[in-house]
Amino acid sequence: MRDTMLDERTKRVLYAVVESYIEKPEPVGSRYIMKKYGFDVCSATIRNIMSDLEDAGFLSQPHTSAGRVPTDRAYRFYVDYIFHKALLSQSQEIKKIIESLTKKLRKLRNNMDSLFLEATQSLSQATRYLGLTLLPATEKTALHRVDFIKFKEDLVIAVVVNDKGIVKNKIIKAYPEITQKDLNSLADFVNQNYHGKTIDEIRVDMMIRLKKEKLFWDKLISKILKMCQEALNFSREDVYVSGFYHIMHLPDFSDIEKLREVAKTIQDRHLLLKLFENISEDEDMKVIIGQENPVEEFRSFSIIASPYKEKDKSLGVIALVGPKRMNYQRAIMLVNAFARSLTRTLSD
Amino acid sequence: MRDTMLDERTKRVLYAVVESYIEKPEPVGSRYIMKKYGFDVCSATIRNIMSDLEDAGFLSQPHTSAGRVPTDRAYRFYVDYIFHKALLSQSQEIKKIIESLTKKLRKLRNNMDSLFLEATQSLSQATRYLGLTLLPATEKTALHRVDFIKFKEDLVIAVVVNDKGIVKNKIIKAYPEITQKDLNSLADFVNQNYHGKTIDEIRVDMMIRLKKEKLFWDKLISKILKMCQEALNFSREDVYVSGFYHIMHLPDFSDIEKLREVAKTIQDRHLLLKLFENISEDEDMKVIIGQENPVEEFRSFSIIASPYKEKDKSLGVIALVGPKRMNYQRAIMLVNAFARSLTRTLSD
DNA sequence: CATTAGCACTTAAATAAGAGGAGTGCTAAA
DNA sequence: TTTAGCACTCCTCTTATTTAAGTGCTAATG
Repeated sequence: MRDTMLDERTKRVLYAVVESYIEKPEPVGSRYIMKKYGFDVCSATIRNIMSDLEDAGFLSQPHTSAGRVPTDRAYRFYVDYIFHKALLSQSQEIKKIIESLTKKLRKLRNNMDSLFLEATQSLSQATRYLGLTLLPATEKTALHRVDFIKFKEDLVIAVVVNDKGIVKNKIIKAYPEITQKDLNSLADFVNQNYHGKTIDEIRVDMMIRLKKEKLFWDKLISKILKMCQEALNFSREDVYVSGFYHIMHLPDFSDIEKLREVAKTIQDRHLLLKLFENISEDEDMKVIIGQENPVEEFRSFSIIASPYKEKDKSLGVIALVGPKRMNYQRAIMLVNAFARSLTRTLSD
Repeated sequence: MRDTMLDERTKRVLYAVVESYIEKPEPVGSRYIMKKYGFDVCSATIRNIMSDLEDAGFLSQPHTSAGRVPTDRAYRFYVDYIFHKALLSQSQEIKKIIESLTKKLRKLRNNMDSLFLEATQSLSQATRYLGLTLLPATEKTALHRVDFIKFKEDLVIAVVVNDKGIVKNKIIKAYPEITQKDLNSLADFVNQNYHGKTIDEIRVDMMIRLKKEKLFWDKLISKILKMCQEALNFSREDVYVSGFYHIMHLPDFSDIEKLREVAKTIQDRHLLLKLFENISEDEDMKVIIGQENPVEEFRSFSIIASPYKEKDKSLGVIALVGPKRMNYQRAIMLVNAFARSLTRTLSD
């Protein structure tokens, strides 16, 4: 049964159950709903509706004589229902948080690492959930400058500074005969020709240009080219995480096992990045609920994520991980506001 | 009462109680001790001894009619007792672990970040406790090369590569009139004069030299000097942490509050560094038990730490955080072996 | 005088039984 | 279709009882 198949009253009941359960993590009864939400029907009617909702997979019962608990499907319905309203509204409290954040970010705008760290920490602080930020991919950002530094006999350290002031480095094997002077020339060449281009563009263009000029067939150049390509091949790997201790004492996780899985995932950059794979940077804000998440370790949680941009170019994602039973309204408002604040700071 | 005041038999009992409690986290009774450790006296005698040990602050009772539990003082006695033996002995299992570790480290010896990460993770993996590694302080390592990169109007990014191949960068305010060319000259100057010196030495020497040559009074030079000093002023900040999820399901922390404190501490670089302040890098291996730890958040834990070196110069510390009720014998052996493996890898 | 046997005493933990209560599902009537 | 009414289910809380582990004390022992 699709949401759209539910009649208006049924939807109201479903909404009420989810909201109640979010407020207090206890199975919700028919009488409670009736009174609290002022339904003009008796509890038995609500009971029938709830029974229908259970058949349709929106609610479940811990045991026969207990109230009902929302399933992931119910949360999905709930979130779809409040989503647009949440995106548009903004409470006084949140305005204050964002004002203070924007001020802080503005001050850090020359130090990207601190800036993203601050955003992650503030988000976690404001929500008491787990904050995550995926940093801009180095290959997508514009080159400010590159340096190649000879290190020991056969190693070269490539230091890349992008237009955000983020410094990345990579150690690569090189040929012992290359001198620091050669490396300087190479760096000069790259800097002069490619300043302002993205790393991706550079790698492509470099290949094309050298092919065209037939330099490709020169063995030495070919070697250097290969090295250069490798030096500029960064794998995306930077994610900031903050606030694990906040989600540690949510009643939802009194069973420690789910928390352990998260702790393990946080530790494992690989898994963490996998989490972001499913959040396209081009889409707008996204809410992933429980089982919807392809990353197994996060199936007990919900994730709210939004890309942040520079002008119109998407750079990365800021996200929130909390219990499925989270305050979606507030969380959506906050993640949205945080992404916009980041975008504003990065755009001017 | 000092340990030395205890007679031989009393010591044996104390040792037995601690060992038993480490094996199984349940209050230890007199009869159990008597039978398991083959004492040739009756349980009442053991009982008397245990009562004495309680008066002396080595044991405590959860309630009147329960067995005894070791206090921090008892753990201290126990660790002092086994310490030297543990340092010297080495099981077959540990030999294997270390062999495999050393192989891995050797492969990573050109990439310090990965090397220390690997060591931290392996330590945590081998012990199922929390692994920590304090990285070499930038100021104590020798300069390989420095670059100054102009970024936007009034910023300079200083990129420092040390002799370990670790790249650090720092964004500092500069004077708009400084050109990239000026910065190149400055970098050349530093590189030519100070290659191989430690950052600390450089900062001191720079000051002395400029004073001597009266250049100190030249306003421009003075400005640049100030900038350079700032650029080379790195605060120590790199700690690797691994394996929080391991300590999450120890029976010792079924009460989640203690774990939360650790989670918070891990998140907070500041606190984490404070932890290492009390572990001198010049001393040898150190065991810190519970209340002995100046960092409040770790008072429910024990820490085993050992410096690792390059030749004879101490570079940093590798440490293990586990429950007070940890397998000290094995943990001490492992931390010691890990530190030695690191030292060996870094020294040749 | 240290050690022991013996026993009363303490306490937590496990078990059982019962009361209370929230909430359901069903039926028959409105 | 909705409602009132009621039997029924199952959890939770309380209280009591038992069990078992282990102590502390006392008086006897070598």
